Amino acid sequence: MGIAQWEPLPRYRLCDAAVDRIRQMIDSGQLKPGDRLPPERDLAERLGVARSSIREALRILEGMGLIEVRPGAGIFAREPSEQALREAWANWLRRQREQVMDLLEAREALELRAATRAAERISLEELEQLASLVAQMESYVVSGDVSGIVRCDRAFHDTLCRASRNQFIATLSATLYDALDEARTSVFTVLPQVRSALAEEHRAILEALRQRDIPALERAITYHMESFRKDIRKAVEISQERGVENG
Amino acid sequence: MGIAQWEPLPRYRLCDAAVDRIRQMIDSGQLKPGDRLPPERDLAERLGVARSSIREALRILEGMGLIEVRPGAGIFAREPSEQALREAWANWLRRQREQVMDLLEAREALELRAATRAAERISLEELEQLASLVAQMESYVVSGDVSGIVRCDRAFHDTLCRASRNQFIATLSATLYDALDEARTSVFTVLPQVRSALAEEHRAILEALRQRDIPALERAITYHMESFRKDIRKAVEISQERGVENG
DNA sequence: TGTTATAATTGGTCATACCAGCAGACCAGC
DNA sequence: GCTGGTCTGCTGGTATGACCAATTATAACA
Repeated sequence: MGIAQWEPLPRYRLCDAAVDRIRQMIDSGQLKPGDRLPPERDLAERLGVARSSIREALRILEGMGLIEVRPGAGIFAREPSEQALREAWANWLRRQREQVMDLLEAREALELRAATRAAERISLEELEQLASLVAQMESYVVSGDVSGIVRCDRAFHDTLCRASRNQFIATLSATLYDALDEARTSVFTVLPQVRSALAEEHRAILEALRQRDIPALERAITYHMESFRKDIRKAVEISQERGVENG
Repeated sequence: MGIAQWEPLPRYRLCDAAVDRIRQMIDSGQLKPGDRLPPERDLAERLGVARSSIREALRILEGMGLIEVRPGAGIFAREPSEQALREAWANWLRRQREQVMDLLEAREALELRAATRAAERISLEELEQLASLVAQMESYVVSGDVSGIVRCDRAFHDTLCRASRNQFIATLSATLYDALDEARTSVFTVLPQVRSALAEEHRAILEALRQRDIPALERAITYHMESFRKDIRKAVEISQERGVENG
């Protein structure tokens, strides 16, 4: 019987209680995605609290991604989405910037797995989609449209991960992709020559997927990630040199 | 130029603006963990908004795990923690229970990577620690202390992931481990015979780590995860049968 | 010096009021 | 028949001021 018994008593705020109640209704299926909740004033009256408490509860639920508030229209239960998850990750990563390499390693592990799964399960439509994304990226490389290249890159990885039919890995990978945004932008800006290499690497991944050649696929993904790693290091060096020159 | 231009215009609320401002102060280091923020009334006056708006902002920041509110004492910037991250995962998982297998696959990919990295970098102390955890688990298996087994299991995986020297993978794995808590409990409860198997699998992983034998390590981890998968399926079947009997 | 009573501070809650934007109904004009 | 304008009630967003309860700081006391 120990220590934990003397922790401070839980101090419920009304808004937390309201959060619990509403969350419970969502969990139990009484409120399905898209359903409209009663107006704030009604909620306040029904739960017997002031409107301000309800509003604070709504902010919390909003942060959890459980509801969507549309001014003038009402409050709606939300389609389960990865939004909140990504935000939480982004918050966590915000303070771990120096660990880009660690992050990349995690992403490599996940994407490797996603790719091998995708090789077993990918549909012809998805293969075509990937092919068109590669072609599109190649044209962007020619025209020098960086933002287009980035869009294609992201779409390629998204499609690939979704093809794994593992939504967790897809969500997680997408989150990590977001987290690497800054590094990616820096690489593309500082090292223009990587753009064409990127397209080639995507094409290699695509070909391996087409052949269902898993060893080749693993090589292609590993190479892709490794070259990104190298590029990041290079980009960091270069911007440091420039920093020295300018400072 | 396209489509994205016609998304709905952003609609700022004052509380969101306040969140941004305060978050910015935390990000930039002006507010360090443990620092006390001005009282709500001061914040309201300084930012030129009503106290109610500030309070809504505080609920959001609280949900993000960036601050801690102590009634009567004040508002404090919080030590960065994975708390919010885990909550976000828990929320996400709440509606995706059927995807336990997907989750397990993601964890397998990560832990595989963590283990191979750990094989290169693990210290003797950590190896000893793992050994003692395995021994401890074996004794718990004998005495039938389920909660002890679970503790050892968790500590084993934690130590292993930390030994990878990739904090990111370690955090991620720990989060996924938490997410599988329910399934794990169910397995241990419904299938008591898996307990000794678990200890053996851990010992196999430990031995492979000791020998720095990466192929054997990969086999051991894969086997460990695979047997957990099977056990979950079995546990689900059994509890469904019981459900049929009782219903 | 150490303890206790008291005051000030601070978050939690409530009530009320007003504004701005949405939704739907209704109507005129092409 | 469709478009666009207008009106109206509802809904969320914001502000204000008040009070409570718990914490903290302060002063008074033994």
